Amino acid sequence: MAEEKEKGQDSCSSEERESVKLFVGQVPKHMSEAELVCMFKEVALVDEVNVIKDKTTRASRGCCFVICPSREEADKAVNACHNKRTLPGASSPLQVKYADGELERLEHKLFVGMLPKNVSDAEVSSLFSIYGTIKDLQILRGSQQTSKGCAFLKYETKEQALAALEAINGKYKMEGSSVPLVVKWADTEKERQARRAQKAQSQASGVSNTDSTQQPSLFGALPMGYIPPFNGFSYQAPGTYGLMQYPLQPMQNQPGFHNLIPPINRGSALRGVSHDLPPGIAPRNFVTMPAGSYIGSAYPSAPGIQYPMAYPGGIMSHRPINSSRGLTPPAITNGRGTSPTSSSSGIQVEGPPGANLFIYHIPQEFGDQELANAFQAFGRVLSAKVFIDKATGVSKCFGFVSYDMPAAAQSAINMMNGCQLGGKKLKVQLKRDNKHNKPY
DNA sequence: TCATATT
Repeated sequence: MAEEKEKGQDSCSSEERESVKLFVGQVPKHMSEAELVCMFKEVALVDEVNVIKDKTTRASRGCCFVICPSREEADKAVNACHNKRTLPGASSPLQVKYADGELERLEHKLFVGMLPKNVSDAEVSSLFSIYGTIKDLQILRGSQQTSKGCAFLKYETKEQALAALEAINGKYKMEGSSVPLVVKWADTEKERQARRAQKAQSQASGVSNTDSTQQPSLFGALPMGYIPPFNGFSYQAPGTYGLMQYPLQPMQNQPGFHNLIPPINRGSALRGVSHDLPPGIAPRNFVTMPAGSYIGSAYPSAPGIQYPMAYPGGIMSHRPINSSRGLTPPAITNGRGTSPTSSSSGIQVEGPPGANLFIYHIPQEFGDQELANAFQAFGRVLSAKVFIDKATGVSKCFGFVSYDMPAAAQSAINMMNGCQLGGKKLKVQLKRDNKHNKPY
């Protein structure tokens, strides 16, 4: 590791030996790392394979990371495998892509903030060209082609990007501007998604910012964790007051700061930002949480939900739906006092053939537990899962329920299919089975 | 609209 870094200093381009991590999905859970190495070595150079395992059970989660020695080799693996072949036991073809953050890391992409509204491409480009070759420059513009005050920029190499970052961030004012530019590593896709989800949640939680368009402000466009220079104490900007800040534990505050810096050589960028802050205000000393995370927060009850009278057996229990988007851990009350379902243990259990249901048009506010409750009148529910959009935290309105016997599933179909719940009619069908009909 | 999972 350390030696690799040393080498990076003295030779010109680090491109060639930069290793690349791939994420691979649809990996049968029984496959070992050795078997996977073998398989991928047929198509590309591979340094290492790591199966991703459940933290507690150590069982494979059906996916792995593959480390390739270069981008070229990684691309070979992607091209040869992604969506190209289905491993025995998998339900769909292998998914092979760059792991989260890899692409951004490889692109040496920077975010530039605090640009003047009337800045031109040429101005930005000539400033940043001092530090290296710009591969791509994109100034974000609004309707009247006026700049939104920020830009994304890619350099040829990490060293160039880092040089620009360190030289310009917080230090350089563009002509006619009273504040210095902000330069940091661009967010990864994942960080962007996290921010989107956070925004969606703060809006959904009813802490109303009645008009979020009124103050689009820089903050909408700024990277997560960014604190504007020179006013670190008052950055609760309009548009963010659905969010609360909590100090972290003291232990995490002080000297161990570097522990909080994401891997992969982003350290100096973060430190660069923090230098500009008033003493004692380090960006990572705060964690931002949706206001709804408070226990006992009062959510408006979801409108328009009606449970039909024909509903079998007191299904929903008396418990009001517990927070809107699963922010609060479900307080599990199983209406019939049956033994715990696996949905509460987190492991997905599939029932015997013919005992598994696919359900569509599930009301948006239903979580796993509400789904289980709604279907428990027909038999022992082994598991119930509602699918949630990772980016928004919102239900995708479909899910699965598994029983221990086909008869239970059948009677659930009879009773629940077409049943009006919320605005729409439930669609309740047997789950498709990808398993046993595989061609030899 | 059929189990998509990022150590």
